[in-house]
Amino acid sequence: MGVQDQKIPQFAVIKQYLEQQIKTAQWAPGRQIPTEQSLADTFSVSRMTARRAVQELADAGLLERTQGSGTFVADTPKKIPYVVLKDPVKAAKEDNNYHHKMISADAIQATSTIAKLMRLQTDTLVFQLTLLHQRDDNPIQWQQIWVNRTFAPALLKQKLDKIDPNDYLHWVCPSQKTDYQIKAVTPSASQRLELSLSNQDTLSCLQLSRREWSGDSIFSFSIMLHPAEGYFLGDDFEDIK
Amino acid sequence: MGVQDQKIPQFAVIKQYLEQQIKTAQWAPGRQIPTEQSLADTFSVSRMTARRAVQELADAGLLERTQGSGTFVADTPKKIPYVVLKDPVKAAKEDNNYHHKMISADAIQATSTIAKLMRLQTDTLVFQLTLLHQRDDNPIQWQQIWVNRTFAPALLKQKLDKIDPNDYLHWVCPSQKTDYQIKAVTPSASQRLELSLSNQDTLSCLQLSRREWSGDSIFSFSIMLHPAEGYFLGDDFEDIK
DNA sequence: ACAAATAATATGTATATACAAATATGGTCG
DNA sequence: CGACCATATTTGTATATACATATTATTTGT
Repeated sequence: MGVQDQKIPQFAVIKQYLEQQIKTAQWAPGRQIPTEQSLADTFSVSRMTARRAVQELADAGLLERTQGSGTFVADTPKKIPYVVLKDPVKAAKEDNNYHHKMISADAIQATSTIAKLMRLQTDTLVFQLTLLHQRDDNPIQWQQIWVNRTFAPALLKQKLDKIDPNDYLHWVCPSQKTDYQIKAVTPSASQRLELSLSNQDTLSCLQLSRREWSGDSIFSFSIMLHPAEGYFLGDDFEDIK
Repeated sequence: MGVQDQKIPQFAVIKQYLEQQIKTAQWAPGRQIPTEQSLADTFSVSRMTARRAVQELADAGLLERTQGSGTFVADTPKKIPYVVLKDPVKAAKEDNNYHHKMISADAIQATSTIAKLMRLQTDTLVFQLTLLHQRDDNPIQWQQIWVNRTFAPALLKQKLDKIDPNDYLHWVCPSQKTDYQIKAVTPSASQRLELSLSNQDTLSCLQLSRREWSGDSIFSFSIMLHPAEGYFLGDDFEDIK
């Protein structure tokens, strides 16, 4: 048999041609590309086959089509910079050297700040848990979490020393949306103590705030503190300095 | 005319039906869905029309198809958490109250750390610029940037007091890829001075490290420091505490 | 009973055709 | 010139058909 045994469909050939014209900038954004019929003629295929090539590239965002007018090279969308969040707690759990220590677990009246963030009435009763996530008995994350009682009424009845409250929470109420905020903070004295940061250590921590949504309601709000030197977010290029 | 004047295409009706079955979990992941012919029969359309509905949902990732076997509900992919990075410098520029101050601009031999991060030989000559981005004369970002000379040989000949070196750089060499790293750091004495942080102020800064790529080469590496209280990343829910 | 050949089933590619709907074009009339 | 109308162009939807190709089920031969 031939060297190239793969049968390349005709629509793929046309697609490849169009893609090449666009990506090498032979065709500038905004430029009209040949019509379906024109492509069909030059490649000796039916209109429907040419159409498929064009349509798939339009679906992929490389082309824009308007009925009656034509097909045009799409403007290259400006890429929005983002970083993927690593979860050091999850990583520790997967490596089977995870422990956590409950520091406190109470039902309290929501402060105005917490109420606003969780979109509740002030003084609503919420659960407030403070815990320390550890890897090999070394602290990796200090967390304070507030939970809307209606979503997990039995939370405080669980064996929170055995099971991570986060895990229990996600079991009774999977989050449909999550939003984050990140800032650098100087940990308080008690936080430094719980994270076992000595005074020689860095006084900076990376603080993640997280809200978890179920539909239009927020069922948990967390503040998570990481000792700075041991934690960073983003792509894993070699560490700095 | 009728209440609902929009003509809904038949493929869209089928698509909607399938989507509903999947999203309401009537059909569990892994389950085989009716064949094209079967759908065509029940909806009284041609196979090609039914096919379009199925195909578009497969393209969207809700279904998985294998020739000869059938079409199956796809596993719901685990969503990866990420945060979008805001650019306070860009925002200030758009508000027309941006200034910057060059602190230094030299050609130096790359240290081993910088060389490794930029994938260059140690001692390669690189440009090293230090500058302060300001909004209404208030510092919003301290930046140190190292630039591969081959991508912008005339960089130091520019009027860097007038034009942001970053802008010049992106003009002569648009970045095709960018990766980031984020951590919390305690700024050095000189950094505190340049950011005009008094000793009462926070000792924590959010540090972004950024590498910009052109093809397989890194043409710039930056360390960007933000005074913590005035800067955060992620979704804009009301600020904390 | 097991392996190989065969058939049935389901998706994948391709065509020719028809008409619908939105847009662009060109010309006529006032 | 500008408003309006008819026409051409181009994409959008839909069908019927044919055959290719991958998988699964069934039958056949030994």
